Amino acid sequence: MTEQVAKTPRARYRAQVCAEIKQRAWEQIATAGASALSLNAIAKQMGMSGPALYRYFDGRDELITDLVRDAYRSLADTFRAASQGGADVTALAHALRGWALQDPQRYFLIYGTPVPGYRAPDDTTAISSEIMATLLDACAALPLDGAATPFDAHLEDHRDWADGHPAPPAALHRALTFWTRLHGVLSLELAGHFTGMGIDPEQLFAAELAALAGAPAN
Amino acid sequence: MTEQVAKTPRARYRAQVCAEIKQRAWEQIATAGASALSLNAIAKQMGMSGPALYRYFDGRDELITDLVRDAYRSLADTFRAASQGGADVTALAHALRGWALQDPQRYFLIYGTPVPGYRAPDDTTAISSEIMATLLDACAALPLDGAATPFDAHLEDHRDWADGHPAPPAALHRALTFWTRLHGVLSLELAGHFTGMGIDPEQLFAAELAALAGAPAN
DNA sequence: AGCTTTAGTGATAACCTCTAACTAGATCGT
DNA sequence: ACGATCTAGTTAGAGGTTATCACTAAAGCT
Repeated sequence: MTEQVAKTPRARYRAQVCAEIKQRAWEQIATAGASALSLNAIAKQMGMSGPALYRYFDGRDELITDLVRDAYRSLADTFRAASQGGADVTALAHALRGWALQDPQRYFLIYGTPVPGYRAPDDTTAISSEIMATLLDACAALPLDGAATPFDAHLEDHRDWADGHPAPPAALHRALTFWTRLHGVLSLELAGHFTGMGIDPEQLFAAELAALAGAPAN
Repeated sequence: MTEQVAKTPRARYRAQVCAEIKQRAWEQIATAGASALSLNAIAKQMGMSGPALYRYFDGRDELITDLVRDAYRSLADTFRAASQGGADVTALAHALRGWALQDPQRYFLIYGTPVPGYRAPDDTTAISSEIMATLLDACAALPLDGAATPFDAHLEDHRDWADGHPAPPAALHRALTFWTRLHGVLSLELAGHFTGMGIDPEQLFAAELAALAGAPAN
């Protein structure tokens, strides 16, 4: 017999409706941003009226939280797929950029402007450290021969976030700069801050990546 | 006689009310984010009811646009002040970080998640290029002796955004990486992505700044 | 003094989130 | 198979928002 993904037909129906709600939410977010997400509009699109959605999500915040979780999951899966066949820093970088360009608002849902009161659910930090782990693997595989910086010394004492990964401090440093530098270029590109400047964001991204994967003394 | 900042008493009153609206808006943004800005709440706080604010701003978007403009202006002034007495890249960096930490939501108003439909007013690009000009001055003062990268070659052909600044391509490159790298660290710090990791964002910022101001081959 | 301009009002429409009470139908236990 | 239960969906409504309209009252100008 086939593996039952959802035991009862009711649960099956429920899961399907849940998925359709999320799909419409993603479409709405992609075109108008997360702040314009409207439960009412989603319900109307699905042919049911208003408060019916509260059977599936406890409210707008709950739905967005779920989307944030899915976004983290999607990024983690993309990273995992990109690191198949050898953890390579440039493969991860291109996977990251492709994933971000595929749906900019999804990227901003994770790395964009935080709403002051909001706190991400705890399980996202677990996924986030999964992402960091594959990044650390790739950075540990790089040749690291530069002189230790003061920040490397700081990392020696504060490596709890690496979650037991045996990479040397220089690799931790490299992972952090990988994250911050590529995010720097990507977020400005996605926000449109390079449009009208005439430069090609992809080449700037490539230049930063080359600096990251190349000479260690940066 | 003193220079009349506002000719008629009516204009004077209007300017004052306008300023108070903006001030309340900033308070509201600082505590709850720009998406939670409520014209109604501002009006209630000021003792007048609802639609009165439409005498001063054409609507919510118009008000936010004005705040964005003020934010750009404030950053440009901060940069200008920091570059008094010699254009120094580290002085600019510290000025930037101080300005960002002073009001994170103001930073995000400029560099945060963009709302898909919105286009910044044209005069902000003028202020933005003023900011870029002081940054270019500081970067041109750095010793630049690294080998030309492919991206430097690209910049040779796409230097219109430098607005006639005579800096060599390597300096343009440095200015761009100054912008993207520090924004990368800063935005992640302000968004709280380092909290719980145990590392000190200031030291990471300092490390990136050292790389920027130091060895050119990064 | 009288006319014009302007600040602020209340009413209203059209949205939004979210709660409460209720109905109709599917599922489950016996 | 039938009755109890559980659930998806409904309408009604409270309270919030942006924004427009028509109106009043006061200030300024000639």
